[in-house]
Amino acid sequence: MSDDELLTSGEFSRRSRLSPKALRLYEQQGLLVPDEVDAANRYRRYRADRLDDARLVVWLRRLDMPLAEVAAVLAAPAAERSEVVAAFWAAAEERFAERRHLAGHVMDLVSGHRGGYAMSHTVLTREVPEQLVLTEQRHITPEELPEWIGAAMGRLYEKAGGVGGAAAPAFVVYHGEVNHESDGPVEVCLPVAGAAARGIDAAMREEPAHREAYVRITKAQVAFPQILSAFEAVACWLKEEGLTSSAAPREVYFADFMAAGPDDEVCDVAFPM
Amino acid sequence: MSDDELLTSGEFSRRSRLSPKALRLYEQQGLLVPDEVDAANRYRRYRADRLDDARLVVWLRRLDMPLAEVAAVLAAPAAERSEVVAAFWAAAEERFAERRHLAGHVMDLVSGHRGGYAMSHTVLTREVPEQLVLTEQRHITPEELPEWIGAAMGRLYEKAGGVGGAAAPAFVVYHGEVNHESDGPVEVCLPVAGAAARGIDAAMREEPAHREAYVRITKAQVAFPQILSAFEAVACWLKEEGLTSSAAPREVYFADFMAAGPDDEVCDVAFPM
DNA sequence: ATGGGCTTCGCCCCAAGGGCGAGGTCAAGC
DNA sequence: GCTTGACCTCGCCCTTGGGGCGAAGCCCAT
Repeated sequence: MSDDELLTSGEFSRRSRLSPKALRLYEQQGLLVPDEVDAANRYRRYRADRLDDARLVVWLRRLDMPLAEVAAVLAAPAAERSEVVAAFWAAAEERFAERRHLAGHVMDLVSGHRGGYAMSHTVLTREVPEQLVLTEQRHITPEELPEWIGAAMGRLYEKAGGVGGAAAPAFVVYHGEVNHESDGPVEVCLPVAGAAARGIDAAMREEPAHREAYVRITKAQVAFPQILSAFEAVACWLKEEGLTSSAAPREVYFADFMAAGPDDEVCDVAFPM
Repeated sequence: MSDDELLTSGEFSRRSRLSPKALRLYEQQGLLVPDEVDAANRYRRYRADRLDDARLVVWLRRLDMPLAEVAAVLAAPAAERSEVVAAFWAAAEERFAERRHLAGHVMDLVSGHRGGYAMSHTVLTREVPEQLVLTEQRHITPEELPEWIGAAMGRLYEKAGGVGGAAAPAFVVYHGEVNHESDGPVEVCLPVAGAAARGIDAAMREEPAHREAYVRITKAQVAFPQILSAFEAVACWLKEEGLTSSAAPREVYFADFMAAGPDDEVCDVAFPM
């Protein structure tokens, strides 16, 4: 049990169940540094009491912890190690929960083969009157988009509560290219009754009256990138009719998005013309 | 909306949100093959109705589905796609559950810093009488080991039920090197009362009486590779005492492993001497 | 001194692309 | 007709965490 007994790399490898190759890698990464390296030979030797660390590495790698984080665990004092591991695992759980969410979505998608390009979107048109809208605008990446829209709508509805509530469904205007990297500015708008709203402390603008072409889609079809096919359907229809878009395309959310099921219609994808 | 409209690779890339690099890779892998390749140019063109497939690939890759499996999904008729995806996701859930199990284990390990090399195992000795044992033996890899031991013990306990039940705790003998790749034969033994057992249809042998040195470990310490430190402790003790092992080392399971908590003592690691 | 086993190093490989640079191409403006 | 900018392809090297193979060098026992 003498701790200062030096093991050859092979012995250490067998007893830790780490491959010699892995041990060499870990030395390179500063993770498990041998306690002695023969200057002539480059033969490495490890003290037997490093076996504990080595075996911990085996466990952590089985959890797919990156080597850099494993190194951090080994470097931490024993008392803090469990916190580091717990934090890593909590993050892993979170990532997996997100993936699970996605998976449900994908299974919906493929099982119903809804929302595809081949799907026949029915394009309708309607008149939209002039509206006074509370507004919030941002440059944003596609990943953050859904969350931000939800949050921004929450804020606008709250402000609207003080002036008589929403006068019409909220909508999201894509000033940047939708097909493109989508970091072009995105604007969330909530129509309010004009009379009460004057003088409230909130960004506000007039949305001009217009005619718009739109398709109605379900909650399942709202997600990226499937929603692009709805935009395409309307854009195609405009082209076939020889019409042009007069303003940025938008999504009109006329139903309670949170409460809707995947097959409930929640949104119109609309192009002013 | 004409399906035969050919898009340039860049257009297809933007509208599917797949990078040009990814599209080239997918062509190479036979996953998304362009509908036309200019022989002189090598310029690729895709039909617009392949956008659906491309967008599905985006989703599946977000789930970390390997490209080969993505290809299988695309190749499957639409009706079977959801089954393939569901099967993939079920497998992913299973893998994660296993990882979660491991994680709990590791957190136990680091928080209590139990089971390490530095831990003071108390080595004791005892006399073991001659025993008649039901036995089952196999070559096996470390990964399959725990499961197989559980299953083999179940079978032996069932057989023992017919001849008066177990006469002593079951044990597992490692005829191969424990440190080594552990595919050396492993034997599960269950002692039974001699009188009733003659003539039963089961592999059986006499385990000779011996004296053995052992350390007692908890359920948490049973797992690989921590358990190796228990083996080492006993081997070290034998060496220090100037004794030698007379037979293969073993684990004696004297408690209900399934019902035990991580800190309950369940097992003796023993070396006959 | 010689064989067998142990170690080291170096190179190539995996997935699934990202990044960069060189060079060929296309369409539009002049 | 020419140039310019945008677009496209290809090729090389990079990532993570090693596995596999082969050439050398090294250690120990006979």
